[in-house]
Amino acid sequence: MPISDCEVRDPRIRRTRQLLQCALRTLMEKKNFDEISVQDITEQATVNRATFYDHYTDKFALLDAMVGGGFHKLLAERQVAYDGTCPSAASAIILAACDYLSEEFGGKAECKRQSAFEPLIEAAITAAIRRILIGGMAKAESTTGVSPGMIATTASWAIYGAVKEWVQMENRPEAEEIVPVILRLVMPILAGARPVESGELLAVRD
Amino acid sequence: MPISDCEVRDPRIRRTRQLLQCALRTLMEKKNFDEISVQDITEQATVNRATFYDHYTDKFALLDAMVGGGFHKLLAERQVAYDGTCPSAASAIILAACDYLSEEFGGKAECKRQSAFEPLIEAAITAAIRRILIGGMAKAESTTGVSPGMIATTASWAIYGAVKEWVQMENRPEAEEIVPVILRLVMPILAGARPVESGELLAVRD
DNA sequence: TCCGATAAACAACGGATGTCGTCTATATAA
DNA sequence: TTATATAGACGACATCCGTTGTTTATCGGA
Repeated sequence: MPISDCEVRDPRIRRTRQLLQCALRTLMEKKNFDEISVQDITEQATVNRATFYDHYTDKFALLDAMVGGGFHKLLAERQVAYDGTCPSAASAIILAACDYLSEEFGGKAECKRQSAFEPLIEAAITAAIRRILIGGMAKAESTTGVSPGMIATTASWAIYGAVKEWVQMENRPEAEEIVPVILRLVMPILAGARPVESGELLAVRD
Repeated sequence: MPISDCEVRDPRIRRTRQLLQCALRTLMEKKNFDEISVQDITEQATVNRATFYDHYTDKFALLDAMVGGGFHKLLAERQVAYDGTCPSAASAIILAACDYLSEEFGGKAECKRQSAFEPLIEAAITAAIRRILIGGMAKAESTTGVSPGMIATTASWAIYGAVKEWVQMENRPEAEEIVPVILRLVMPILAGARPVESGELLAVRD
């Protein structure tokens, strides 16, 4: 039965999990993820195969544990925060997403068939962004009825989509060049709190 | 070797694929997708297991074939189009996404662990929306340097994220109520072509 | 109507998966 | 230091996977 990762005291557990994660990292430098079996991982880690299942339900769970906190950690390292007044903090978030996504699987040929962990990265990024935005928006008071959750979610997915589009461009520009572009597209969502300007074209279903 | 699905003449092939898809649909009404094995599918379909692999690489490919065009088809049925001037057409897209997503796996307890095909639905929806938006934007001329691809992608992901947020709400309002809210958040992206208003707060990395 | 092409059925394989029970090694608390 | 709890090692198991080769049935054209 997989045990929660938060605050594991027993050094045996941490040792084993570290070995498994390290093994997967090593193997992924050579092989594609879905060419790697649990056997391969446990052999590389010098851990019994059955032991693997004491910690993770399958190799996807292992990958999730490895990659899940990655983006969140990057944000923490850069001390990225969002104060709800939408300044350059949003830029920092977008830039972090660019850096993370491009490093994680924008590299080169190794992005052949990442179908396995693209959803994981996606979930990690959108969730992390959403958390930050929600935290920031709690401070600044909303001026419309749109819920902060809706705004934060919409913005986080918009950012992810934009960054992904950028990563997949061939001959893509530098991250620093694309960040302002994305920012311009996304800012209005965050300002979604702002009342609609009169004269704005808002089509509504009759 | 999986053969393309487009224009299959041989009735034997169509028969088998129809049986497999029908079988999967039937099984998914009772079981979770990742509790269903290829064996289960072929037994339910009264098709030999080896034959399955003549048509699909794995069960994900089968699901993909089933669900892939679903949203696109829905849009076609409703004759949804986007003319680039962002009127109520955008509402129709969002509403379609709401209806599709809520029906597909917003149902009830059956959304336990849809981890398997959520990425598929996601890809199908964002791709379909992106296509429509790009088509519409080709007509209306852009007034900024932001590429139509970037705008369309960002908007499509924003819409998907917003709709997903809505689907996951407990006691969620009617789709008709949420569409204008989402529309308000998303419209500025589509109008991303529009030059920035002076006085607009745009934070840029120094 | 017949004939070549090909899809499906079927059996069988090597390998991976996920689970279980038993035994040993290690950690932590008294 | 000792005792108890628990993680890991190990072997075994039924199951599923993906593939291959052979035989039979069906399709579409001549």
